[in-house]
Amino acid sequence: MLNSYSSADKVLLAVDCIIFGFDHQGLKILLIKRDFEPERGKWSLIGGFLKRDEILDNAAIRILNTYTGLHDIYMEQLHAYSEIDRDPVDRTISVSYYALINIENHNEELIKNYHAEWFSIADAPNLIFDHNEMVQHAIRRLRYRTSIKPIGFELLPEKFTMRQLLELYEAILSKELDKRNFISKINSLEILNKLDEKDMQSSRKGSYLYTFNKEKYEEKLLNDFVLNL
Amino acid sequence: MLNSYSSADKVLLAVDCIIFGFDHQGLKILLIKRDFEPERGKWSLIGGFLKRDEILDNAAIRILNTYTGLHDIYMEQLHAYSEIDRDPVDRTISVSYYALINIENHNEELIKNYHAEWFSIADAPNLIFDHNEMVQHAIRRLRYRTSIKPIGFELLPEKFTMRQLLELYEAILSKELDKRNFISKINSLEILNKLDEKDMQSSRKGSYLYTFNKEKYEEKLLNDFVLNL
DNA sequence: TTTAGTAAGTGTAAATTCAACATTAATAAA
DNA sequence: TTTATTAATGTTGAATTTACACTTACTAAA
Repeated sequence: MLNSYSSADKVLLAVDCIIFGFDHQGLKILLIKRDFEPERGKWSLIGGFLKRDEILDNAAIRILNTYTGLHDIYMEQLHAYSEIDRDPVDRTISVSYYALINIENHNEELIKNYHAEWFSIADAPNLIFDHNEMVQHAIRRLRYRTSIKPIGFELLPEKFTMRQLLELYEAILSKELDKRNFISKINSLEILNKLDEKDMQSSRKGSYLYTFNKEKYEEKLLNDFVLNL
Repeated sequence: MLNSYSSADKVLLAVDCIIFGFDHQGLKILLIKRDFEPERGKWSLIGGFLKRDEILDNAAIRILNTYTGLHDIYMEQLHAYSEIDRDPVDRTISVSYYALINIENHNEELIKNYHAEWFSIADAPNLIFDHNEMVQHAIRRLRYRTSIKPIGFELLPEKFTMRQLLELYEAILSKELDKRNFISKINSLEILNKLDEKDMQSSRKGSYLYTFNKEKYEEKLLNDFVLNL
């Protein structure tokens, strides 16, 4: 019968998180070296099981917090993966989430305890189960989202330079962008605050620092603007 | 422990399908009046439970087939819904899929047996559980997809007029489109075959019929073209 | 057979957006 | 004070998008 509630078909639900970070070397993801079975010693996404009294979004948040100590992070559900033998131990369906975090903010301590490490997208190791596929999927989605609305600010420190922002977008989209065109597009969105302060690390001249203006951004979002980079 | 496989937290996984169709009256969805508990007598999406030996995509296909008799239909996974009490009988996570079908092709018999009916998007009844939310979500996604690549052909009969195509897009995007601009954009994609045949229903003059050229379309898709309507 | 009516079919010009490109400005270090 | 280094800035041509209205082809009715 199509609509019977049968406990015979109950399954485990896992949540796996693709955690993106960004630094001078480009776009990175956070992976752990598993010190538990199955696949002990291999690399995987961070993940865990959904609890009976928990919704998926919260499970994702809990897992992210467990491994990084972070709160209030932008996460988005991606996809449910359900191949029969994707997990060799028990039938497990996994729902993936991706998160964008400022790589400077995570808790070093926790990362170390869990044998977690940041890897550049380009040279990440092979992952267990279908986690490679999840990562590819997440990268596609991130590119996509980025071309529609400017998420990605989550990946930068609070104050950032135009160059940092440009490099972030170049890393996400994995293509070069014209500096002048990029800056004028970003400026035309009017979602940044230009500070009086300069960052003197990068040059003699120094470059102005900006912050992200969340109110203006939220306002714009309602009108569904498109960022054509 | 974060990573233990505990059967205590196993849950039921449901699949719910948002089935879109299109006719002269606009965009429609297929709903059933439940003759089973819970919520007997109320309207809902068609759905069912994932079986232990089945992947989600196949469950969605199976469910669609059960209610419509159709095969080989474009379906896309949408989202996993996991509110604790979304289903009052047992903890159930539902993964939604949406499908586009040609409203003429479905099996009348089956539809009748299952008390299924087509409803215009605008005046669909209130649905059980979180199904209203699922529908809204699916409409957003459909609009979105449509603006990127021309799905939507699935919703038309094999031979169709430019006017029908235009009206389909207007229904999906729920805005008026300029006839001449629309036609020239569609033509520039070169994915239609213009037939010698005319449809004489709509006017004295008659309007040319077209078919969708699947090969050319697949070819184009590789280049990720954008349809800017 | 002529006429009237209806939707189909078609093109152009203005406005906007996009893409390409190079020079000057500010500063710290030598 | 000179030098070296990166930041900051604007313009022009090309491409795309939008707005817009008349003629054509045909059928049905007179």
